[in-house]
Amino acid sequence: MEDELLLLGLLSGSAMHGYQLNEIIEQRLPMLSKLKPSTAYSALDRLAAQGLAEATVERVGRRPERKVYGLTPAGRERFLDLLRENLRSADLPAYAGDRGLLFHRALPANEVLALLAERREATLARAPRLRRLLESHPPRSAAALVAGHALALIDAEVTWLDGILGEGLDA
Amino acid sequence: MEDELLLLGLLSGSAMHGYQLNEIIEQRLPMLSKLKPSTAYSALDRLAAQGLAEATVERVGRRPERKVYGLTPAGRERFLDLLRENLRSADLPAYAGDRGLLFHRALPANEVLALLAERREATLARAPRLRRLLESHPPRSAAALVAGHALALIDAEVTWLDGILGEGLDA
DNA sequence: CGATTCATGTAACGGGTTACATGATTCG
DNA sequence: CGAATCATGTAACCCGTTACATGAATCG
Repeated sequence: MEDELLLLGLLSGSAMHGYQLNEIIEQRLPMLSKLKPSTAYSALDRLAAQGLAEATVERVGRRPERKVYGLTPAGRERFLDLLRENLRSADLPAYAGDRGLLFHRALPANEVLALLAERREATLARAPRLRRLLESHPPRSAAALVAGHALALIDAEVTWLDGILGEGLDA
Repeated sequence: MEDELLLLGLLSGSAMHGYQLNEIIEQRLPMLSKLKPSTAYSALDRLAAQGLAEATVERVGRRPERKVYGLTPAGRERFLDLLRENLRSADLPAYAGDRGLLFHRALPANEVLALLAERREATLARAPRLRRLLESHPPRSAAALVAGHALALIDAEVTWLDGILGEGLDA
């Protein structure tokens, strides 16, 4: 499961029901996951089926019933294993953004440059949000680390794009 | 399909049969795709079913029959669309390496640092290959661009890791 | 002759996507 | 009362992975 670490990590912080999880992902972590609500529900089912999480049905006031999922000991172990693996190897060079460059000759050079200029703007546009995030959190907090890391990569991407855009493609 | 651009791009260069495709991916593009042989065969089937590629059965000498896939006009269009999209937006900040950082507090700081040090070594270890690739190809060739791009990101990653490793996590 | 290379597939499973379905409660 | 919010799911489809199956030709 692509988002297993994310789900287990969130549940390891505090038990949650699906709706809550979906709010967090949608509102606070849109850049880290594209998990859709219905996918999240079935993912929680699966975690429960695998014995990594357990649900308790809860009813607060007269609101609809909800299933609060907490990690089992096996879930906590699995979470730590995935976390270690993720910290250990980032698999950065495999990321998909490189693929198109392989075939850029299929388009006229000026179109490629125009597209890369768009990429530059789109990439740069993400920076201010992250910078605000970075400044609004204590220096070594998890949020600050994530934001700082993303900013470092964004900066490298933009710098690289500037190089290409400055020198052209047919040198 | 995750690797659709890659397959269409390779076929747009020259028609190929599955075995050939698999050799190229395995030998020359292992960092850009993890497509497995049997997956490649079914992917080619799918492309053909969608009218993006067409197979001609061929027999050379007494070797086994093989299906040579070439792009149809629709396939060529689809390739260019995907290529444009890929060049236009790299989606870099979504890459999975960030996820673990969110939860680093779940592990003792010294273990996190040890894991990030491993990540640093692993990341750095990819650089020499890419640097050789970069130097053995003409400056603006597709291979050089891909290698240069990957190196820029690797460099940023290592620099960022050095920052964390130098300052520690509990500042 | 036995191992390797050439060449292609099938079957079963896992898991993500989308669209759709359901229904209670609260707010204006 | 109608709309938005809270809350969960199902069904169908697509696609990637793994393990397994097949068989001819060439090489040593």
